[in-house]
Amino acid sequence: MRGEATVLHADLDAFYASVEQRDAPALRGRPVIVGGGVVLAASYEAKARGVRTAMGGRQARELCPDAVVVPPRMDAYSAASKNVFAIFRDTTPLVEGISIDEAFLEVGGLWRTAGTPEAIAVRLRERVRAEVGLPISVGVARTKFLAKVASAVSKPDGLLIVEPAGEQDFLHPLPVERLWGVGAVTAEKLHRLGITTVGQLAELEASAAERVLGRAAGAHLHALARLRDPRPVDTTRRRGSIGSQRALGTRPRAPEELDLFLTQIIDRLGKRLRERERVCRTVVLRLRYGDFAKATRSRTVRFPTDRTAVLLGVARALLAAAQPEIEARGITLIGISLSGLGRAENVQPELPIDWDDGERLDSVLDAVRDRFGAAAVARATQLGRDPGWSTPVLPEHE
DNA sequence: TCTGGGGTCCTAGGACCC
DNA sequence: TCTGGGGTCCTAGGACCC
Repeated sequence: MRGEATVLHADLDAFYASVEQRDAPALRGRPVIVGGGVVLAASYEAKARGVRTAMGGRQARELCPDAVVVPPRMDAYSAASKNVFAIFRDTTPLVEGISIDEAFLEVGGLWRTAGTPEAIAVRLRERVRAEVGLPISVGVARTKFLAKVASAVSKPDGLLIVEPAGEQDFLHPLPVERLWGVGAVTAEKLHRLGITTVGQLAELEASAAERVLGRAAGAHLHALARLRDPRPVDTTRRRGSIGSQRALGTRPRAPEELDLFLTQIIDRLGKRLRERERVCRTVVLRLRYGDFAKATRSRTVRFPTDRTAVLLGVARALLAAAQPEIEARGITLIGISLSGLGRAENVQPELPIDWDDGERLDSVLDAVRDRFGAAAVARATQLGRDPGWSTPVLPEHE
């Protein structure tokens, strides 16, 4: 084993529920459930009674009738998250955010100024408790994966350091479900082979793991089981997609009603794109039918955009195409996800063409190019100034 | 288990190009 | 006329995570 344990995985405990208990002293020490129809978060008092995240609200109340159920306050969680991440970044510049409530921190190289990784982790936990009022668990190890497992094992409100010499003794007895990337389906596949612990997976040949689990997942999980995880803490990661969705219940929905939901969702996403100065190329319509089977329908436009009218035009075209299927099967969820995100600075903010539909824009520009050539398209759209975007727009041989 | 909302990554087939 | 391999992009689906 090479290297030292310099990666921290910091993970807030029962995050939403802890914020509620922090803000309402009457909730402290009591079982708290955040969410209504579905459990978004449960305090440790509620978890002790069997309540789990993503559990149906009714079942949760049966398990824990005296729980206090509170609606989510996303703004409060978002503000708390910002405060905690400020402490992360004050600890080290090398922070990789994973979600609203967890991050990796690389603290190698801080020894002279901040002390050992353990000392840094102890201080980090104290600061989050004192300055934000929340419990946080920290795992420290040589790799991101081991640090993540360590923080999970240490919960609640814990600190666990896995020294390089002790990695195998720590990891191999754990159930395969502890591996990051093993869910219900993968666990079942492994169980059928008689594999229940990480150590048993590590004994397998890599090729056998790939046969059973697929090439990428098999190789990845097998490497993790053998203590190999070369991924460095990556501070440059950016969102690849943004989305919004709405559950609809089971009653029938008229097309006009679906169009209204779609418009609201697109409006929200368009604002988020522009706030973050991003543009997108692919619009994905997410559907869940009456039988709860899921489907996606997507369309990629040639020109990155953040215009609500364009996004809505594309989304409406996708929904219209799916309408017969929806009428036949019913619909219980509608959503949109925008992917192929890029920086808005690479695109001129206002296109001098009046358009309300991404498909129409593409066909207009195709017609312009056929008639007047590629240079005219570049002029007409004011695109093409940035080489990154001009490449797909203007084929070289034209 | 009668079911949220926000994401990531991988697979696989077809179109298209060289 | 038939045949080969490799690469990229798009679409759809699926597993998984918090």
